[in-house]
Amino acid sequence: MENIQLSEPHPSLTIYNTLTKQKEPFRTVQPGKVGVYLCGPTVYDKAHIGHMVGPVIFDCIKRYLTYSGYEVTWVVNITDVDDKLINKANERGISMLEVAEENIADYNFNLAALGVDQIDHFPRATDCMGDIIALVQSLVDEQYAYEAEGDVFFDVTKDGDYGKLSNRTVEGTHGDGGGAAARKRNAADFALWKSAKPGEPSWDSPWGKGRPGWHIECSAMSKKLLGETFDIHGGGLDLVFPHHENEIAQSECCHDKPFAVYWAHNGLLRRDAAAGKIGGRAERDASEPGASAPSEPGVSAPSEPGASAPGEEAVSGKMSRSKGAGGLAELIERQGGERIRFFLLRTHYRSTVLFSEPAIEEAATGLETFYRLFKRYTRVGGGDFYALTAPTTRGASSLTVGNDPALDAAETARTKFLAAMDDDFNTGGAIGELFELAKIANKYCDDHKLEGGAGDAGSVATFELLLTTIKELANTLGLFLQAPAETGGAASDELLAAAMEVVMTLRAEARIAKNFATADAIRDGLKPLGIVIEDRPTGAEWTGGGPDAVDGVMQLLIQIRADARAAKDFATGDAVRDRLKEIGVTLEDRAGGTEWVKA
RNA sequence: GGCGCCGUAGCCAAGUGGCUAAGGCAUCGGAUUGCAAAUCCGACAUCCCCGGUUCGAAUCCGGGCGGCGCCUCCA
Repeated sequence: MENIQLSEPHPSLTIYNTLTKQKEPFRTVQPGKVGVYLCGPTVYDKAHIGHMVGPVIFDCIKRYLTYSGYEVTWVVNITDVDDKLINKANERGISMLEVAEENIADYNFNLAALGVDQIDHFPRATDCMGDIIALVQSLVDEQYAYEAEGDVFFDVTKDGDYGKLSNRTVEGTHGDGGGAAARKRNAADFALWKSAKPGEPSWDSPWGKGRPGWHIECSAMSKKLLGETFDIHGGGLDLVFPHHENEIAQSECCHDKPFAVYWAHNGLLRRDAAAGKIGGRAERDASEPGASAPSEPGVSAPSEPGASAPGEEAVSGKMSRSKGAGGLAELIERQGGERIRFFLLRTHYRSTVLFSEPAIEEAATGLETFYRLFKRYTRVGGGDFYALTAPTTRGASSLTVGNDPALDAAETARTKFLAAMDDDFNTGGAIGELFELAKIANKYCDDHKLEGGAGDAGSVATFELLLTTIKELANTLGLFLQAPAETGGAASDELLAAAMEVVMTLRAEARIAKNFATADAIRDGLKPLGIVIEDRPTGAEWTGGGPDAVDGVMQLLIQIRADARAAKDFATGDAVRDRLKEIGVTLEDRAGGTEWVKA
């Protein structure tokens, strides 16, 4: 096989290569340019969260490489021809294309919500038939593949390197050959082209009507968009064999050149320690009868907290089959994309991640630290964190070392952040440094009493520099690019109702106490928000109020509390705060006023 | 059976030969606050077990135990 001359290594960046099973200095096929190919989804169903791991980490990889001065082209393929798509189309009485379109739309929505916007090309198998057929033909011509009754198979015995990625031998792959076994020369041979059964979608080819095998599309698309040898090929760890092994076999036999230089595989998501990967066999087979009768009501019965509820377990397997495959859009609706992205990036991309919604919420608690700091920045200087201009390329630090201990500390954290990212994109370690920077900024703000307009211009500028550094680094992770979307309409309606209940209770109490000034102030205060109060013999009722009214109601409550506190009526003031807490809203008193936060 | 990965505090998680083992969540002290919230300061780890290599090991090697993946569609 022809040897490829790679560029000089990057001075500090290393990347783990599944092919060599070690971290390697980063070199490129073409100086300054990087071609990245990530195996995307087979769009026969809605995406689940496991489908987002690769896109999120590769989105970071592209951002970080770009930041490091490379020109990156990133391709994610869409498999829109496949048995499962055909089956789904038949079940639902619609075309394969319609199934694909629906799920591609879902996939794109999910990517956008998680901030994955760096993908340059989104090739679909059905748009690349000419390239696929040409590649298969070339393999047949070179005797690496053979035709059998309209099918075309790759002959693994013709590839001396077969198995090098997944570290196996042709003998070691003891598959049964699948349904097409009879036509294969060797059980490990795999289909490049599948003949069409009656009624199936098909394309004309030199071997008759048919469609491509799964693996060949990636070889064809990567060649078309990135060339015969490109830099980084990614995908889930579960794709190493047979998918990526077969891609290598096809492409390297066809071109007599290395296919991809680095193979980067992300770890898989699991529901809990004892479960398989999300969307994995255990979940798919959950409808099998006699699936599981967990835990004998036995002697030792350790009674672990989570180990109980076997009945629920048995049901949840089934649920995940019908609901679990989809549900990502709903999860995003509940949690918000940035929290999910943050959750995924806390762990190194090659690790297994135990996914659960409480785990996302725990991670999100940490995210709030940053959001609060950004609000604090606004209070200090009136600026918007998201509008700050931060460096987009990796250069000398803008932190002027030596002027202030805070800047020195920030410079140290920045250096550690970059070192972590240089070390095989260690986003978890990098995020730790982001927290360090947040602490430095908060402390600086405390020490220099910047809130309440007491800070001198120089201190405010230093504070801003600290925030700019957070933005510079976080943006390479695709975090804090824009303010997180507000909670959805339904959620804000609920919040409005809950807040109004607090208001109405307060007002009723004021009226009982003959404190009509307060009661009337509440009613007058609500009017501009479009909320009308009517006192009836059975009690007061309220109507109106749109999504924008929530903040107004909160402001009113904050005002009521402020008035009560000014009048030393701490009972009322505390009652407001405590009742809001019951509906998940916390009040935060600061130099510049009180703010409300929905948990 | 074959090929791999993993086991760090109550939980999550960096670190993979050498300063006090990052960081987050939770908890407990302190500063601050009318009381809170937020913020800051502080507390909180015999690095799964046993052996070996080494001046020195969470980190390397060997052996256990436990968990997971792939070998069949999969991110």
